Amino acid sequence: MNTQPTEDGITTVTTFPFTDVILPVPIPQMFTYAIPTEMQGVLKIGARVIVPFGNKKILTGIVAKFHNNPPQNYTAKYILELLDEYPLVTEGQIRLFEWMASYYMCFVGEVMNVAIPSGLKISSESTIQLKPNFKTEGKDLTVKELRLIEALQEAQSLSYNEAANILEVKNIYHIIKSLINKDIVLVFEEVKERYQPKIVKKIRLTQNYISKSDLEKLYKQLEKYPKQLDVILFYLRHVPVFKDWTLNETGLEKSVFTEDSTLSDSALKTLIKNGILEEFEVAVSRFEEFKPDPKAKIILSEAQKRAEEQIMQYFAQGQDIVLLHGITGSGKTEIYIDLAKKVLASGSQVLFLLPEIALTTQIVARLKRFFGSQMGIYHSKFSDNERVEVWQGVVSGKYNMVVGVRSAIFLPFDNLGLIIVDEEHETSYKQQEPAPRYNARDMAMVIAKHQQCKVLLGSATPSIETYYHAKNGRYGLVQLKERFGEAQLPDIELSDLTQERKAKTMHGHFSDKLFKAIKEALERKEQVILFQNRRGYSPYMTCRECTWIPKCAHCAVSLTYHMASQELRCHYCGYSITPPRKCHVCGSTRMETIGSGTEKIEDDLKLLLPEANIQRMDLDTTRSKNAYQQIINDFEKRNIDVLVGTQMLSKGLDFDNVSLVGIFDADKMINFPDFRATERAFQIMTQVSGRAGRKDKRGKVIIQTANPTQEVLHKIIQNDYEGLYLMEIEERAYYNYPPFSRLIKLTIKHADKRLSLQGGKLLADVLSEKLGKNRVLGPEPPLINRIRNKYLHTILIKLEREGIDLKAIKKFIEEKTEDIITNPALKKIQVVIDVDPL
DNA sequence: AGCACGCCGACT
DNA sequence: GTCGGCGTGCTC
Repeated sequence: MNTQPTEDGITTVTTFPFTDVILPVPIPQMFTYAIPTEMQGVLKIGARVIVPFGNKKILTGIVAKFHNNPPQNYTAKYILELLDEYPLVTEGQIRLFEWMASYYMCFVGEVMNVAIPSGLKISSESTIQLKPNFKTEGKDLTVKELRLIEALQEAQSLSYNEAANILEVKNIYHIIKSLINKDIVLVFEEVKERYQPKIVKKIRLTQNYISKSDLEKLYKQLEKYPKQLDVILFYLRHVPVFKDWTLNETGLEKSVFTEDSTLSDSALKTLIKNGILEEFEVAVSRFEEFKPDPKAKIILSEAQKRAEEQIMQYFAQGQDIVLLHGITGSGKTEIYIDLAKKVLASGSQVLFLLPEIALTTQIVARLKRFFGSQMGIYHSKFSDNERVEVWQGVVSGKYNMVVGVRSAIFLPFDNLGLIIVDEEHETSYKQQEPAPRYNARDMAMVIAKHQQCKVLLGSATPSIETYYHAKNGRYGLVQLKERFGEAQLPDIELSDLTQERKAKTMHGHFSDKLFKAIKEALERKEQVILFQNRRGYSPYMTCRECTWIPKCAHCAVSLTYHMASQELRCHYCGYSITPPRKCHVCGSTRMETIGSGTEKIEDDLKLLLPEANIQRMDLDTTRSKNAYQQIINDFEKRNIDVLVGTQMLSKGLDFDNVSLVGIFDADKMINFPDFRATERAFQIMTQVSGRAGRKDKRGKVIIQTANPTQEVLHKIIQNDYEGLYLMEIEERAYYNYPPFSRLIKLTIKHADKRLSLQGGKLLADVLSEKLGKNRVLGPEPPLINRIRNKYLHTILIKLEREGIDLKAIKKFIEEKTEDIITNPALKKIQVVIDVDPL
């Protein structure tokens, strides 16, 4: 036997007859397959395999376990195909998948589904096609059947879903079945395309023309054909074959020829036809090769050096997690880069996590200068092919370092030395939909434990939980309290809206104080950022006569008015209507918009300052691929005077000419009904304020508020994170919120409001029976109690951090949830489980 | 999640 | 009658 048990007893190479495979389906168990003899000893844990599933489907699975136990109630099917001789998933990752499934209360298949780029998952889909030489004569065909035949004649083949969409029916099976019986269509399994390498067409000289004498002969030969000679000379200029004939091997990209308009395409074609040049194809990386810039140097300030030394000291002492609390502009990134370099030099891998909005070209370009193309980039805007290449690059060792968003934690590292989690407090590290609802920051720490690597959490405004753990010694704590260089913290002032409204000095949504400051900044040729954390023109429309408000047809929210697109749109489900001219209740035409979003701020300011160049940056203006970068470029080039935006502009951006930041609607953020609202308000306002003033100029921030006495505002002004923390932690302790407890949120969804409540009550009852009433809160309708036509109720489970069997409790919750879901009286009720909700 | 099957009301 | 909606069960 050639089995090789590893230290934990799991066997990597085997002659076992059975294997348990993870499949990307939402079903609790793994699936047992029989291993065909030719795969014995070859199949490894973590390898992808193709297996039959269900009636005729095929799916990609991952080999998770080997064993000797023949299934009791069924005969195992055989694995169809082995995709990887060398596993694309590490054994450690499989354990991680299982850990995640259990911790976040979901199925391993769901973890696999989000972890693996879909380019690495092959699956089949039932597809229908017309039978060759099918006959319709003498057959009774329904209208729908005829329509489907017509559609098939046009499209060749259709998936069940496509067919159902075309016919506008929910149930396509009857129709298909009937057509099969009538001998008109056939069903086959179409395997969905997998990863396609990028192919580049290249040109080179054929074997006959690479020696010097051959070339001279060629010149002569082409004397009469100047166009062809041009092409050859062009090639030789780029590829000096006469100096080194081996250069010919790699040739020159065909596009280089075709893009040069002085060259004749037909001459190139003739040369190929005559066997002088040849065309060939190579698979290339989708990522440009990038050499580190030798001039890129990190010069740390004294404060930064001290911070880095402290971090390394913690690590050396066995403290594996350190929080770097550095105020905005203190130069945390330099410390990250320096540490990453050290870790890479020691031969280990580095993972650098950033929230989505911070992973901008600004920071990527900067990192590239230091790390070149040994650094991979993993971003949600990347195509699936690109993701596959990063994945493969990590397996092959091409990438020792990856900068990426949340999902980069799934990359198959096997030798991580350091994980950096920048902007540790960011909520975008938490996945909301679909399951697993994991937090990448927390997962980083779990991965680190598995791989004995270090974690550096960084933030100017750490989450209360993280700071608590750092203060209590669970994590190391390093403070960086001065700004880098001569830069000063901005001067933050409040502008009292109540007072200005009374004095009637407001200019629409702009206080006189803010308006004057904007004008002055523009006169000094400085730039301004205005922050309004709400997109659209105004959050709702209303009738002045009867106060009717247009609401979403599917959700319990008012519709947001978007002026540019002239529609009222739901920000939860996307439903939209054209703004009504008349009130639907009283018929009055006095419809008006209330409140302001980015669009209105932009619009109002354009009226107030017609000569200023104002641009907006939010989800609506950055939807297209390059729009975001375009706006940033324009702003950097100072083609834009005022940038109005949502939190999108609060992170990862450095501008050196912004002297003023204005913040709207601070009160909305502070008073949002959530126990983390104060923390969030502090974080976001501090982050946005950090955009003001760089280098020698001290920036100014003006926060508009109707209530300037609110304590959190003064913490922001004084940049007093510690004060905020003390304020918040006391409240958390009093109400037993995290970090003093663990939360699990259950959301019950049902189209029937009564059943939603009933299911919630039932579930809360059985849960509190065992867990106790003080641990189970709800069910309660959330702030927005209907989304996409489903009524929601939430149950919040509060568990203490110590002295409980968390696993057993989760299992109990899972069981009871399952009971509710399968309860026939509750008719397909849904329950979403969110562990550590944000 | 798909996919298949089978039951049942409401239409030509 | 049978078309199409809907509920239910299974996947190694």
